[in-house]
Amino acid sequence: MNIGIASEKSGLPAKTIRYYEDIGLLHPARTDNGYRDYSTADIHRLRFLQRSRSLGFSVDECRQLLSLYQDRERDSADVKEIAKAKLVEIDRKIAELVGLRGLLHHLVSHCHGDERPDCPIIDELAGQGVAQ
Amino acid sequence: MNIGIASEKSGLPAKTIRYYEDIGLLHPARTDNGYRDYSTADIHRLRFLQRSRSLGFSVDECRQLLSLYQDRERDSADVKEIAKAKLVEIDRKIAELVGLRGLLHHLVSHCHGDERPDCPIIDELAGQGVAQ
DNA sequence: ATAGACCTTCCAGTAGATGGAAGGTCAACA
DNA sequence: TGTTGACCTTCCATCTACTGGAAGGTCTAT
Repeated sequence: MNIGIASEKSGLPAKTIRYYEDIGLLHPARTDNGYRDYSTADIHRLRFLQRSRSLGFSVDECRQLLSLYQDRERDSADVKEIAKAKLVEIDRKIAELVGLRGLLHHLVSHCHGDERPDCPIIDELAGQGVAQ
Repeated sequence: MNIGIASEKSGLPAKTIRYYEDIGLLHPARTDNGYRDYSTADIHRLRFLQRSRSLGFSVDECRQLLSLYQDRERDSADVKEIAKAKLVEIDRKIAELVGLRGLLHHLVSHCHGDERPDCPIIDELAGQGVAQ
């Protein structure tokens, strides 16, 4: 299977698939003409990567998950640990963004947004604002 | 004022301050010995940068905000536009993370997390799960 | 005089791709 | 058979926003 087809089937751009090979996440065969030749197992790996990346796992975490995925003897506890750590991280990110959103929303709603130069957003950024 | 003091006053690492100069965000004076010499106006710019970066604005957005900040004739509408766009972006990011969180939480809570190899998290990543 | 804290420049590396150039290959159509 | 166009290859550069480190100059205190 050529890389174009692998790209279609996995939902990953060809560039990304080559990149994943570069960093050792998979090792597709080659045909006589030098083209990469993807097996269905390769496609599974690629789809696995696409899903776990889109779930917010880093490439290195994906590497771990992938090796757990391949390992029929693994403990589900190992997988759960990684996923739980990621969950904590996501919660932290959400809280941070919600805080940001609150401040920014406050600023936007207090800026009259017309042709006058005075602006509470700039005041805040300059450290002159009320919201701290 | 030397860079160490500027760093303390702005809350930005010296490395970052030099980097901001490299990319043209400020142009501090130099003393005879070649050391950077920060004015209080420079410190204001740096604090402005620190605040707007921590509010989630990109360096390029900071550049725009900074020029609006310097421009006594600016329309507050211009500033509000940038802030509103950022707000939309933050909302989008939050929604995405909340979605992720839901799926991951579901998976974690359904994984028994023991020494057995079967694991719904891996199943999902492999495309065998119920949650899609 | 010298130690240690500062400062300088420059180069490389991080994550996770993405864009583009230069060139090889393949399938179809006239 | 020739040639067009889609596909593939490698390699190198670029992006964001820094960060780390080496090699070396300067300043201050003792």
